[in-house]
Amino acid sequence: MTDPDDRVAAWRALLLAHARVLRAIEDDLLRAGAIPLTWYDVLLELNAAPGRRLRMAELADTVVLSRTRVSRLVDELQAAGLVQREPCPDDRRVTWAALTEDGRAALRRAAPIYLDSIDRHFTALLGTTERRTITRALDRVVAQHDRAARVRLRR
Amino acid sequence: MTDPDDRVAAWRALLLAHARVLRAIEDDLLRAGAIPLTWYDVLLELNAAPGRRLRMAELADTVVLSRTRVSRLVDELQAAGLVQREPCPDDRRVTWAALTEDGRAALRRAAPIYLDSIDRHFTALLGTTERRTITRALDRVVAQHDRAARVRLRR
DNA sequence: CAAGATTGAGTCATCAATCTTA
DNA sequence: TAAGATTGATGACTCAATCTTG
Repeated sequence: MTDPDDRVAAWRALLLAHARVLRAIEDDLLRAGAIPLTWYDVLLELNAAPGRRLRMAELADTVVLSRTRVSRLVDELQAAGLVQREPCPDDRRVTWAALTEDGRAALRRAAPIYLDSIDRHFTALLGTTERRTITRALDRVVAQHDRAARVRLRR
Repeated sequence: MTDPDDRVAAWRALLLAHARVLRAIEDDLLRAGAIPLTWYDVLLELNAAPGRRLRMAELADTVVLSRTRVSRLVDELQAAGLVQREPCPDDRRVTWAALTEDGRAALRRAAPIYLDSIDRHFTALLGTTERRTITRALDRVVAQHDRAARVRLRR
């Protein structure tokens, strides 16, 4: 509909692709009876972190959610026994969100479903070069935004 | 953090870029006192449509929102005088959402702000080749999903 | 007073049920 | 009976205010 060379085409494509793929993945997870995507993302980030734990604020930054939302999400995950809150001895203002053994197990169970879904609904639809270009370019976009946000804070 | 060649890197990058850029654009629009992004998207699609009007269901499909949400959005836009509901003579089940003159004016006012914001927060951060690759690849992803959805309906 | 985290209140968005017409 | 659209109930998410510690 729009001129493929115009200034918003790439952004529009990203917006639509995001909506379609996300919807497809969430439907998959629901059908498979797996944990919701937000839970998975939190567990994944915690698992990748040193000591398998992260401050609440750090967690909120890596995941695409507000700190408020992460606070509530960790409430749920803790109630489900997948995450534990732990006090930080160095600075008693911060609380760690730490992955439990049950949390690791839940992550291991969900991972194949999740990876397969991403593969089928997104990665498999891209060529190798396209995939690399997209990863590199969008990672750079994210980095620029994060850098800009840090500068904005400093003032 | 993750291996740049792994299967989820591209999807993860898209997810993060989407969140960062969308946030930045919405902040811009708010600061500029412009209409919200969802309003803009609706007006834009209506403006591009033949006769500057679309069925509610068609509108929901081009925009990344549910039919329910579009129904409520058109309520607001109609109250603001930017869109009008019109009955369809051929099929009295459908209602058209039609752009008003005020709606066109609002769109013309918002467009430069919106375009500039997309440019600064997204397009300008991409190389020409990257931009073309992303547009082409993601458009194809969207097309595949839409095709799959159509096939799913047919059964 | 600033930073980290949580809570209260309100908005955004969707699902299921409903109404109307084909 | 199904398709198009809207409404009611509910969940997802965020902003502003609050609490606690540095």
